[in-house]
Amino acid sequence: MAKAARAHDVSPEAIERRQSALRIALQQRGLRNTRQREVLTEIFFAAKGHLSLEELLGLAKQRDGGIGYATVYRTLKLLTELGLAHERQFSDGHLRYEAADDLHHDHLICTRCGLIVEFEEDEIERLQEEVALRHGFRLASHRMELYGVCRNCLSQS
Amino acid sequence: MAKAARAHDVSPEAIERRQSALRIALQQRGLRNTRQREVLTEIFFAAKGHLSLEELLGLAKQRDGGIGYATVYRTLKLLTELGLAHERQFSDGHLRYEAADDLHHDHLICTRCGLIVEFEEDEIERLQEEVALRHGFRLASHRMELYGVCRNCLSQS
DNA sequence: ATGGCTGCAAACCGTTTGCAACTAT
DNA sequence: ATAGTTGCAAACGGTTTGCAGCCAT
Repeated sequence: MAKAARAHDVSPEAIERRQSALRIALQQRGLRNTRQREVLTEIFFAAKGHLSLEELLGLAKQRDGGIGYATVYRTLKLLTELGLAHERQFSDGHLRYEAADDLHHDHLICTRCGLIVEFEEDEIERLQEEVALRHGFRLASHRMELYGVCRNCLSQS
Repeated sequence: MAKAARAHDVSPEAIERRQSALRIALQQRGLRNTRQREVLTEIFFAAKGHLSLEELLGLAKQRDGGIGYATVYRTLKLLTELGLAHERQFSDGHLRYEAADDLHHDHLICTRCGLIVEFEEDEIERLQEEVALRHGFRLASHRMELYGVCRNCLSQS
């Protein structure tokens, strides 16, 4: 399976801002910040989400050999509970997470190379609301994923 | 977790038509039709998909005690390979299948009672194509699920 | 010092697979 | 008779959990 691709880097300030939000949230609840959580969140926030837990573990181990996978799972669950991350499950069946403030977009996924592109389409969101209303639903969230072949892979065939 | 609800029944003729397509496909490949496959496909096609494999197994066992869960998994994989069913994975993480000719719709899902409503919105499909094109993708498929609270559950709170 | 956190390994749970017996062709 | 299919139970693989020791507060 190909790696998730990042469209562009996240600024160090943005990473620090998020880590700082985490530290505050931890403190408020009497929870503790640890070396492992710092390492993991720095990688996680820098990657703009979309990493599988396995990929995240791999990167973390490179930087800090003694990090177990249980910690990765627990840390991401924690971030989710604190509202700083959201769980996603694409059709490969593996859990993926993304930073909470990255939320307002959907995904275009290349089935050949694994490239993940984010997009936003207000008109679609509006229509989704309309559909929900028509069926009497109060909408809470949605997921939309478009699967296809990206420009790059197309040109190679 | 609540059961998937069916909007309305599938006609006996439609079920028979699909089962017959299966028999033909099996024959063409030198595969065999069995009591278990007849039972499972009748339930499956009648349910308009959306059943989890566990639910399907439960119903099948009611009608034919000696049906093992391996057979349910294998039968649905088989239907998928023959193009008669499609795998879906909603955010509860469990595999679900639906009949192949039920394909042209997306799902509205009540997070309180589990109701699943199908809908089609051509305008959204058109916009999806447009988004894909804009990013250089050739679209193969998509999934869209809207999560919220249905009319019924809303009125109970 | 307290009690949250970690790594390890074992447990979990949905899904898949090996195998001997069975059965549709 | 042949070879596909079944049920069982064991294997698998990703995720979760129990626990003893560690470490942030």
